[in-house]
Amino acid sequence: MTIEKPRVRFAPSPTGTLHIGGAHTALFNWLWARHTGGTFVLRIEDTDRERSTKEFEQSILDGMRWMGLDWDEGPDKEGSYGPYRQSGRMENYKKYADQLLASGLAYEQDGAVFFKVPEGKLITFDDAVYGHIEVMSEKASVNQDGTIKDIVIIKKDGMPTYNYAVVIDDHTMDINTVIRGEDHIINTPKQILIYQALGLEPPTFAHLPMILGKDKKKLSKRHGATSVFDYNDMGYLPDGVFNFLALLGWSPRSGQEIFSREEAVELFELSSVTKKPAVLDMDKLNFVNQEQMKRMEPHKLLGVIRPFWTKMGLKPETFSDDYLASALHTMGGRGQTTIEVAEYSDYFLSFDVVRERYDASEITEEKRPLLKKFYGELTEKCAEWTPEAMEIFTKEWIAANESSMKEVALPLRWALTGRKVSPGVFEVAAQLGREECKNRLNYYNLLG
RNA sequence: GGUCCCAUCGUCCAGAGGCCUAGGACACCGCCCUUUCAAGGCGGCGACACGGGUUCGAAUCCCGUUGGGACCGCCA
Repeated sequence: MTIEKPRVRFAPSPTGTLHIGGAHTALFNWLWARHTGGTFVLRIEDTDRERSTKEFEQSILDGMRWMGLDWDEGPDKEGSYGPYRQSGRMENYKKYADQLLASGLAYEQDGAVFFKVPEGKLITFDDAVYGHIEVMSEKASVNQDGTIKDIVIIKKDGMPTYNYAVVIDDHTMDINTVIRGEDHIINTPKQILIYQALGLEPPTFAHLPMILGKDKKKLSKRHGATSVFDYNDMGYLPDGVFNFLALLGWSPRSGQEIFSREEAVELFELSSVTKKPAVLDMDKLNFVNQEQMKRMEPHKLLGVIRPFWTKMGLKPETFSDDYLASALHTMGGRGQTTIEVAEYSDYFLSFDVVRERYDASEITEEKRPLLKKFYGELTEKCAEWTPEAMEIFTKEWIAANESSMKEVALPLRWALTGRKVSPGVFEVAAQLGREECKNRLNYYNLLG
């Protein structure tokens, strides 16, 4: 038996945007294709004429690109198995339906074509994740009252149904590995019945555990974000979402939890996917997202933070990229989302935001003379405007003037940033530059 | 109701009969560093759902119970 390279597919229906569950499925398909050197096919399942729209299709494609999931064949990238939209593959559905009709395994009724579900056949398959599964054919498709329900394969409007179209498409597109959500495990026997009726070999199935909300129910709009773009707006990086999603239902043998796309591709194994449904934990997403930002080169991070600064009303375009990247570097990993990073670093781009926060009562009048003296000397006499030099200068000064680091550094942070929390105050001062520091201190009458 | 699936800390994962007095991560709590923490370091809390087997030995295998999930559309 020859081992053929996997041809996998992600087959969304354009009746909504790419949500987290879909992104998870797409991600695992992509990971497996890239890990094995196989092919990743994107197929649009637009047989629902009522609800499918071009806009949704576009947003799904955009969502996948945002996640960094590229496909080898798809609606916008024709390969030798096209078309890549089901609406363009009607002859296939007709051809195989005719074959079923001719062999008496299907029949027409009320303008639709039904596949006759046989009785007494044991349907089995070996799921790459869930293992051996078997169901009796008469249980594969039933009515609410438990009686056998023949499967509609061609709807009255002439369009194929899901369970039928997948079979025909997966077969005609040479898909040999079907990776999809666990909610489809129950559909698999029906599909296998159709494969068998047509005398076709079913592909390997690999079902992925569901992603549940905090309430342990299947993810839905109730759980907040739907589209992956909502995650972007909430401050999450593609790398963060990618990394986080990869950890739902899978983990590398090494136990490594923070990894790049390349590392994930290298480490991924379908055989180590878990079966238990996973609850989506935003705390963990926050953590992973933060770790991914920490690993980003500052100029690259700048690219994702910039729009958030702009959205806050700041004007990053008035600063050089080097200054801004350096400011982000100074932040030292503070902030879990791009929104937080943008907010926590606002004082590097504007003194106005500092003035809005500044509360004069924080600096008592008795302390003012001492502070004025110190800040005046620091800004004039500290030879080099670097964190190291400032720290040495300050330590010597407080020793000579019987003051303390706390006494002088806290008000300095307050005047410079309008915040009680920030990176090391001398690093902030160095980043702001000597002149800007003098301006801010002078504004508050803190320069002697 | 029926069918299918699942079952280790609150959450995500390790664990494929002895290495487990069950390991890591997030969260939480505490301590330390320090000019502050939203950064960094250290530590703590915390789970094999239950009951039967099998075995010298079970978190790991089998059965049952319970719990949870998914699906039962001419939606996908």
